Amino acid sequence: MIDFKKILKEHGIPLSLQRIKILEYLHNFKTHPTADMIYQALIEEMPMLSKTTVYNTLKTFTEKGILTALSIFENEVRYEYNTVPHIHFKCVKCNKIYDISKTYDCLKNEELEGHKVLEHHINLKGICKSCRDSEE
Amino acid sequence: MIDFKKILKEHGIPLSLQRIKILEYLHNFKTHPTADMIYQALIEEMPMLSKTTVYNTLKTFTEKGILTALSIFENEVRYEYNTVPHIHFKCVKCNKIYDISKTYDCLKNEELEGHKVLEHHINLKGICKSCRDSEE
DNA sequence: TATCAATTTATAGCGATTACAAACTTGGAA
DNA sequence: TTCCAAGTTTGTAATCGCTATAAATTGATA
Repeated sequence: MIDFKKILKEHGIPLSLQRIKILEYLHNFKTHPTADMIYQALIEEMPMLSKTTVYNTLKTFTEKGILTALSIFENEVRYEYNTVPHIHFKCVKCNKIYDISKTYDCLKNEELEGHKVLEHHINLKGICKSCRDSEE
Repeated sequence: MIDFKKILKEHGIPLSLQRIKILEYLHNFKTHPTADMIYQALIEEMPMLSKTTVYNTLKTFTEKGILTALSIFENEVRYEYNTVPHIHFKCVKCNKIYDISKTYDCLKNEELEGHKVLEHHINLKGICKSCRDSEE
C-alpha cells in the first residue's frame, strides 16, 4: 500500500481528503485523464466534490512536480503521474494515448542556436497496434 | 510581391478579401499567432471583420494544407504558415516560440512497439538566447 | 449586369477553466 | 481535548476560446 499522505508531505502540500483521493486516482489509473474525467470518476465516492477543487488540486500538484500536464495534439489538457521519462504516441483512429518507454540520445542537446534547452517533449502520431490488427 | 490570390486558387480556396488579408498576415508575421491575435491585428484595417470569419478561415486553410495548427505547451491553438519541416522551442521566460531548423534522423521510426508512426512533433522548452543575454 | 451559391457577419451558445466569497477542515498551540 | 488561525473546499458566476446558426452580403459565372 502506497502512502499517499507521505508523498504529499514530501512535496510540501498540506493534506486533505480530496488531495489524497485525486493523487490516488492518478497513481492507479494511468490513462492520461482530463480534469473532468477525474471529477466524474470521484464524484460517486465523494458526492460533495467540486470541480473547482479538482482544477485547483491538479494545478497545485503540477506546480509542485507531482504531475505533468500534457498539451498534445488537441486542445485539451491531460494529466499524468510523474514516473520515468517517456514519450507519447496518440492513435489517430481510437484517440488513445500510449506511453512509449524510449529515450533518444540524439536529443540530449544542452544548447541549440544559443537557446538553453531544459526539456524536450516528443509526441508521435499514427495508428496503434490494436487498430492495425483489427484493420486486417 | 507575393500573389496571395494565386496561392488560394492553387489550394482550391475561393477568393475573398478576408481570406487574402488573413493569409497575408500569416505570411508576413511568423509569430505563431492565435486566432484572436490575428483578429486584433486586422480589425483596425477591416473594422467589420468578424471573429467567426477568422476561425472559419483558419480552419479552411489548415484543412487545405496552407497552415499548420500547433497545440504545444499550453491550452491554446497557434497557427503558422507552412514552410520547411522544423521544430519548436518555447522560452519559459518570455513565452516566445522560436522555429528551430533541425531535423532528427533518429526519430525516423516507421514502427514502435507495433504502432505505426506517421508523424512526430518535437517541442523544446528552455531559456532563449535573448533572455539569457539579459540575465548576465 | 443578373443570378445564385458561397462567404461573412452578428448573435447566441457551449465546454473548459478561473475568480470569488462564504463555509468548512486541518494542524498546531493552549 | 479544545480552540483558533490559516488554508482548503464548495457553489456560483464569469471568462475564454471556439462553434452553430441564420440573415445579409459578396463573388464567380453566364
